[in-house]
Amino acid sequence: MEAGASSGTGSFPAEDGEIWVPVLSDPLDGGSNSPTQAEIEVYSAYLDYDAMDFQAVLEGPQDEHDIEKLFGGAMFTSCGARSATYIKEANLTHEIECEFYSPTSDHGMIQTLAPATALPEKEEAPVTMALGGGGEEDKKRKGGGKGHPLPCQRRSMRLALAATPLEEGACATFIVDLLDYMPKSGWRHRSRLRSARKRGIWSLNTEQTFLLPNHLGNATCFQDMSSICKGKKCGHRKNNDHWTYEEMKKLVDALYISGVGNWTKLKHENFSTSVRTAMNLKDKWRNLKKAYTGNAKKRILPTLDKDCVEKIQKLASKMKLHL
DNA sequence: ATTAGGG
DNA sequence: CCCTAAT
Repeated sequence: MEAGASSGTGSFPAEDGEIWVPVLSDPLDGGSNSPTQAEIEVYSAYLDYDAMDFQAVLEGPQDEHDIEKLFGGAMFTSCGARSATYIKEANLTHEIECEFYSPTSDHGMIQTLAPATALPEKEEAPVTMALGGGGEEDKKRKGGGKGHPLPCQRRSMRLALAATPLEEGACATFIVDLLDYMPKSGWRHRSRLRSARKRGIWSLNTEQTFLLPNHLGNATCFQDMSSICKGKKCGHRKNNDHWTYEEMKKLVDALYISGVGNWTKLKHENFSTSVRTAMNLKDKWRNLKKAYTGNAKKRILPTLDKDCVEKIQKLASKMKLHL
C-alpha cells in the first residue's frame, strides 16, 4: 500500500478500512534516493498517556527507533488523521501529528507499530514498511492489547516539535498552545505540562501544540483545524494559525525597514494575503519585543535566528530613545 | 478607521 | 487574540 503524503499517491484522509502504515520516505523528494534524511509518517494512534514518555516526546525524537518508545507502545490506527511526520535530522523540523481514539471508538483498524527498522542507506524512497502482525490479526485486537489506554476519551492532538538549528545545532523543542486547547479539566497531564514549563524543563512555548477539544466532533483532518476551531467556545481564538518562524522574520524585516508602526500600511504592503490583521501584526511585534527585551529571565522564547533577534533588539532600543 | 495598551 | 479608550 502506498502512503500518500510524500509519494503523492493515496489520499488523505485514508479511506475507511484502508490501512496506513508507517513509511520511511524522503521528505525532500517524492521518489528518488536521498541518503541523508529519514522521515517516518504515522497516520494516527491510540495513545497510552500513562506509558508515554512525555518528556522524551517533548524533547524530540532522536531517531526513528524512538517512536514506539515515545508513545509508550502506542497503537496506531488507520483512520483519517493527518500524518505524523517525523524527521530525523537534528537540524530539521520535527513534526508529529497524531489523532487518538478511544478503545471503544469504531474507527479503523488498529495496528501496533512495529519497531522501526533502520533506514537503509540507499533505499528507494518511499519505502513502505510492513507492520508486525498483519492487518487481520490486529483488527481483532481493537480495544485489547497490552497497555491500552483505558477510559480514554477520543482526542485529537497535534504535536509539532520544532527543532530549528540554533547556535550549536541544538534541538530546541517547543510546544505551543497545548494548554490552550487542552480540556480545562480532567487531563492529568495538564498540570504536568504546566509545571514542567514553569520549571523550564521542556522549552514549551505555547505556540505549536494543541489539542482538539472533544466537542469538536469527528474532525479528523488537521488541515481544517483552524476553521474547525473558529467560533467555538473552547477554541476561543478566531484564528489558530500560529505564527511561523517565517512570518515572524518577515514581520521583523519589514519593521526594520519601514519602522515600527503604521500597521495598516504594513498589512497592505507586506501581509496583504496573510490572515494577519494589522492589529495582529501590532500585537505580534509587541510580544516579540517583550520576549527579547530586558533581562532575559527564563522566558520562553520563540526560536528565531540571531540576525532576527538582533533586529528586534535594535528596533526596541531605537524605540526607547524616542520615548 | 486606526492605534495603543490592558486583559 | 480580543476589547476598548483615545486618536
